[in-house]
Amino acid sequence: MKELPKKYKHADIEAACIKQWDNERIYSYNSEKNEPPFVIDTPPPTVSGSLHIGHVFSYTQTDVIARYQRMRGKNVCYPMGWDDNGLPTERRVQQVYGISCDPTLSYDPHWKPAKINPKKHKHSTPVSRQNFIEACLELTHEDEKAFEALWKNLGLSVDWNLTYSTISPQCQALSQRSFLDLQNKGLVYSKEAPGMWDIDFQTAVAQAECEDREDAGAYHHIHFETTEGKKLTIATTRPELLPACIAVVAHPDDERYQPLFGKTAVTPLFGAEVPILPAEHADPDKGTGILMVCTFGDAMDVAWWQQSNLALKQVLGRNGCFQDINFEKAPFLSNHPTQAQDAYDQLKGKRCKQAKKIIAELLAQEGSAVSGKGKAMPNPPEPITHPVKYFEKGDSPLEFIPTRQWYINLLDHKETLLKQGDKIIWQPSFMKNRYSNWVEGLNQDWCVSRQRFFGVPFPLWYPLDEKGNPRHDVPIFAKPEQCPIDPMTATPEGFNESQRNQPNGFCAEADVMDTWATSSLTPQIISGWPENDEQHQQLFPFDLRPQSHEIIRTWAFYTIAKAWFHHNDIPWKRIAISGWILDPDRKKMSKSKGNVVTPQHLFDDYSADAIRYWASKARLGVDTAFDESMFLIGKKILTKFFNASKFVFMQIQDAPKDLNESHLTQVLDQSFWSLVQENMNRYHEKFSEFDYAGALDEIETLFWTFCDHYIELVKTRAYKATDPKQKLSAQAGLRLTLKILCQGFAPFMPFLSEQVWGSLEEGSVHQSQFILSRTSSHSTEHFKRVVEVLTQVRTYKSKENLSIKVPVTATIHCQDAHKTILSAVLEDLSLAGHLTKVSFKVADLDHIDVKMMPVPEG
RNA sequence: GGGCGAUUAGCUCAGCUGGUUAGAGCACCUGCCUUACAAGCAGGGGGUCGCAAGUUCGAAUCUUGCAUCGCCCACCA
Repeated sequence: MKELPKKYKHADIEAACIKQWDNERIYSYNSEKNEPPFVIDTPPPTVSGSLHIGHVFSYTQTDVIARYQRMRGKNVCYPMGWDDNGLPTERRVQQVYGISCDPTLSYDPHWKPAKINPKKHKHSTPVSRQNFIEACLELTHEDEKAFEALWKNLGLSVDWNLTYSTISPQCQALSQRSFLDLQNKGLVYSKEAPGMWDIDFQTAVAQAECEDREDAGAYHHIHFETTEGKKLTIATTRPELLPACIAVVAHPDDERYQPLFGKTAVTPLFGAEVPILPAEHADPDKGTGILMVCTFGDAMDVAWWQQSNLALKQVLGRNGCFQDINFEKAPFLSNHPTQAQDAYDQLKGKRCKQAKKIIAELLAQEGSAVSGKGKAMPNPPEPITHPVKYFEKGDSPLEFIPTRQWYINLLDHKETLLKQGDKIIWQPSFMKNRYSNWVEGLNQDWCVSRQRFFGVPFPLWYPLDEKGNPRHDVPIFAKPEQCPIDPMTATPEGFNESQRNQPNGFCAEADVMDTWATSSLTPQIISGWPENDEQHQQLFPFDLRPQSHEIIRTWAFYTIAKAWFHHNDIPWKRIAISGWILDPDRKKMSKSKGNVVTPQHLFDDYSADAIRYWASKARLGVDTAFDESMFLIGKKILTKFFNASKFVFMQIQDAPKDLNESHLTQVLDQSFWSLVQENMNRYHEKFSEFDYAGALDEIETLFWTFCDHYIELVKTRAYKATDPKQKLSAQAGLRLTLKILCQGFAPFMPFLSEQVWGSLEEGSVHQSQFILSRTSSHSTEHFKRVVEVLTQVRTYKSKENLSIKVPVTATIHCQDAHKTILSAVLEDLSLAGHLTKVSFKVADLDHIDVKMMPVPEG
């Protein structure tokens, strides 16, 4: 056992604890143990930069639960993962090293990534795919070391032997085997179709990764004419897509346009003849009620095109620029190819924003109308703001561009996935609505392919026909036992490497999987599926998934979907949704807003325990504004706990070490001990509902009662009493309660609790077990009555401006029953110097009334 | 447009399976160097629980409507 230091210095305590916990492997999970497991599906933080106070907040809440469960005798399996595959990492690597990936380059084994100054370094250096991946690995490795150090400083009770990284060979193998399993079950398919496409990253994105942003736009009112010369005016926000117009539609019930249905309209500038058709989705009240359908202006265009059998007029390239088109060679694009080419050449190579401006100018020119008389757009565009779809990590609006992608079938399983959500306990329960809402609103299957580099490759190839074109209809899948496999370097069975990219040979699928395709398997990464089926059966479904609410539609949803597809089971029994940290202006903290608070200086100034105290005060799902004064409160309580502990040690230093409940012979000590039990029972009740904040309230209340009242009442007896029984009883009360407080505080303030515990007992408090449902035959009444009198004595002294130590005489008016209780214990008050010469008067009162006066001098 | 949450003391938040004078911390005021702690301790002031109806013997708590703030989803010509 170690003595407490003279002063509370959190840095010393933390350093010592981190070392001790590491050395003694206090938090290791042992699959051989018989205790019931408690398995946590820890969120793997995205490794792209640094952690901020919001991470500290939510991870603390999980750790508090983990520590509690461990002290309840559970075999806690608490891993840590790093989500290092995917776009955020690529983007950061591009910025930090000033490079970009050019897959056509060959590997340079001598190249080493070097950090650059982004202000001086304007152009990025292209490197090969393998060099790029190596740069990603190097940077993420560096970040992960920093993350681990921070988590250890925070005191997360993670088993660091259970660390994974989503780009590791093991995770890649799992991710690929998951894909092959889904393929085997008929749940995946590839399809060439218009899908959401980010023109900057040049990759497909999934529905879950899109967000709407309010953007400035403008209605352009453009005159079309029918082949019979009748005019009609359409309204559009995307005039640049005029060359891609395939039809004009209006609502079938719209009487204004009913006569036009079946007729043919001619587009201005491009002279394309397009049908005028009825369409349910046209809103008569919006714009002019009649609109052009393009390939593709929005999701509605896509849906309508798919059922229309009309030709595709793809004008936008994958880079978001108007691609080269020869109107002579594509007669369906225009009936007046020369005129169309003239107009189109001005758009060629431009992005939508510029093209929009150019086409608006062209349409506003005299003679731009179809008939050649007047302007096709006589009025200037009418500015509006409207929601536009973006990739959540992107900077340009998404386009719908036809590409071949791999999909996982979700739409056929919506009902089942909804039901799976019902089987999970959501905390707080209203968060389940977010999930149900999302599942009900799903309108696309999960697009899992990404045209990127730092990710898990698809384990497949395509045979090439005699012309060297890939046969996408008959992909060659790798065998599960071959995973992890990179089809860019591995050769499919039945071929040899010389046939790569040759006619009648094969080619690799170059895409990588969506990062969520791997992240959605975090439970399986830990459980060891599919290799370690025994462990998987033991751990699955997990006990707890902690996460934040903005990724319910991605991480939670995909994890639930995969667990259903692979195991017909839920991934975890409970999901705990943490709130957000808001800045003092109540705005969400995020890197893009630049209002992020990094935690290290807070650790130095206030201690890890103080930060944890602050995080533990917030209930699940409740957003919390960042307020530095809260850390000060934590620090104050820690100092108080340290001082109180030191004082208790002074009081009990001459007592035997084996003090136990049988030494509690005095009525006040017995009564207080009962109060401790009542408090702890509530503490455990709260924790059993994962209400750690409520549990903290309980232990804190107990702590303050202990300091303000119990210690005050027994300290004199503990060191002055002549009767050894009386003295031992006080000492036992102090020691036993301090132990309970150490345990009760341990999940929240693990460092100081460990330090204090180390002065009382052998071993770590974090491996100690709570003793539940202690029952006490003693009433708490005695203690409560004494506190009542004590408070009145203090009030009296305060009002009379008397020092606390001035003794007073008191006459106590109370019921006879209370008199019996009080007289048995008032000695404590007298001993503590609060009262002398107590006399009683029996009165018919429902409370205790104390009349006091100072002891006359002399 | 659909859904969810919040609204309680100057501030941050508990309380909400209906039940005595609505709680805590911070801030504020008064006093106290008391043999753990002055970064401390004791005491005190401060709230018609967002608004309006309803159910009830009784509503911060349940129902309905409204307002304000925030979030999720949908719409996207």
